[in-house]
Amino acid sequence: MTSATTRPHYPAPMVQLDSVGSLLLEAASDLLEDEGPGALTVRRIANAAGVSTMNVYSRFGGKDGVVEHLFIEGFQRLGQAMSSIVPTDDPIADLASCGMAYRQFAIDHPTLYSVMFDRVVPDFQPTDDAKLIAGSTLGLLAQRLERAMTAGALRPGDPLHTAALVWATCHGVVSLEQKTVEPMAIDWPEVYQQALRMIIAGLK
Amino acid sequence: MTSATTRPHYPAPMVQLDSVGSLLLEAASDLLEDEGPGALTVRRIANAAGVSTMNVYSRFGGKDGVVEHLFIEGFQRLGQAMSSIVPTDDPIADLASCGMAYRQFAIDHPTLYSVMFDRVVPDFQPTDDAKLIAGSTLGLLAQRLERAMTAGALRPGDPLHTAALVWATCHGVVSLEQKTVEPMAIDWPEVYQQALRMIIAGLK
DNA sequence: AACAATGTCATAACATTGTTATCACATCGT
DNA sequence: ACGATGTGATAACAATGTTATGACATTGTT
Repeated sequence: MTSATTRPHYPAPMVQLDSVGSLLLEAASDLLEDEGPGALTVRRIANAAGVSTMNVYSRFGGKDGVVEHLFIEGFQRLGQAMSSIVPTDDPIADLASCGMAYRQFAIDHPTLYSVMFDRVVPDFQPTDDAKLIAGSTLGLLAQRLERAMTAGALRPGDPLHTAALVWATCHGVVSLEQKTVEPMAIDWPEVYQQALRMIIAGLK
Repeated sequence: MTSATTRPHYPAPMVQLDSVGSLLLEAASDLLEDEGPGALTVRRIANAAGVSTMNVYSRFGGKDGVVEHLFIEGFQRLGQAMSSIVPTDDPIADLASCGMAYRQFAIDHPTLYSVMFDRVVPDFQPTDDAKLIAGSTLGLLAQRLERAMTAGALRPGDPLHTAALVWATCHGVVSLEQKTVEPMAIDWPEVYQQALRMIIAGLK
């Protein structure tokens, strides 16, 4: 019909975001942060954004589409947090700084972290695209490790494999810390630093 | 008909389990294992057990009560799996065996593991009692570490703190492995063994 | 310029969830 | 033997994700 003479009418499936889409995402992000994953309902998201529920479906294909955007946004922000550690002449110290930034991200955004790493939204499974973005964040860490290896600060090895090892260690402590309750008198910051130290020492 | 002249009417609030309670738990466990957490609905659990939905509320106080029982059962089974590693004269090897048993448990019961460590059921929060049981499982690991310390195989230190460190390491790798997708070509068994080795080496 | 066609969105309907209320009926105490 | 108690199956209720409906604006044609 040779339409699209003036406005595209949001033909983008869900990749490009218009203002309503941004509003919805922002509302969802606020709800998630303020009240937890249980508050992430289609109606509440739409109400908070001041639009009708249909917009969630026309723009994101449903609730899972919104969650996937939050999922991706989380990994992008995590990647930014790690990229903000500017390399110094001490790759080992840089690695430790990265580790601390990782934990700080989890502490600052616990509900977002749970969307990224726990299965906190029923039946939500990130698409392959989203997983690729998550994987690219792992790649950032791998690059940093590779630099440390070539600089001689770390024993040579497969960077991706090593990155998975470091990531898993950080994630394990953070994850348990977020789920553990009060009666457990465990100094999690100390556990985290110790874990980080041991893994890095083991890679030297 | 004067049916059910023999049945005892299940007056137990929710601590002691009668046959209907066990049926419900078994049905819930099967549903969880076969179809994942999304299949854990009150109606499906009751139908699978062949009783009405009200039994879930009279015996467990609601869906969360059933989930809590699964949560506790999971930690008890995990504790049994670790206790089944009989100590030898090599505490380090015993620790490694415990670590392998941990991963095997997570692989054999992935959905149960996600109930224990992911927030996979919306709004479910384990009670303090349940958290104590989970903590006692951590205590089992701490005891083993303490023995290794007194035997001189590990450097002395706070056993609970060290147990948290080891647990977090194992959990981190297992957790990431369960969530990562195919395109990521990572040899998780190898990552797991390496993480285990490094942590134990760091504790010597 | 007027009118049909298309597409977008707000409203409402639908199926399913957890939970609570209703009510028949079996069991127990007197 | 008979009322009181309490248990449990059925049905009702609020809230969820999703889909259908219908009004309305925009567009393309005559």
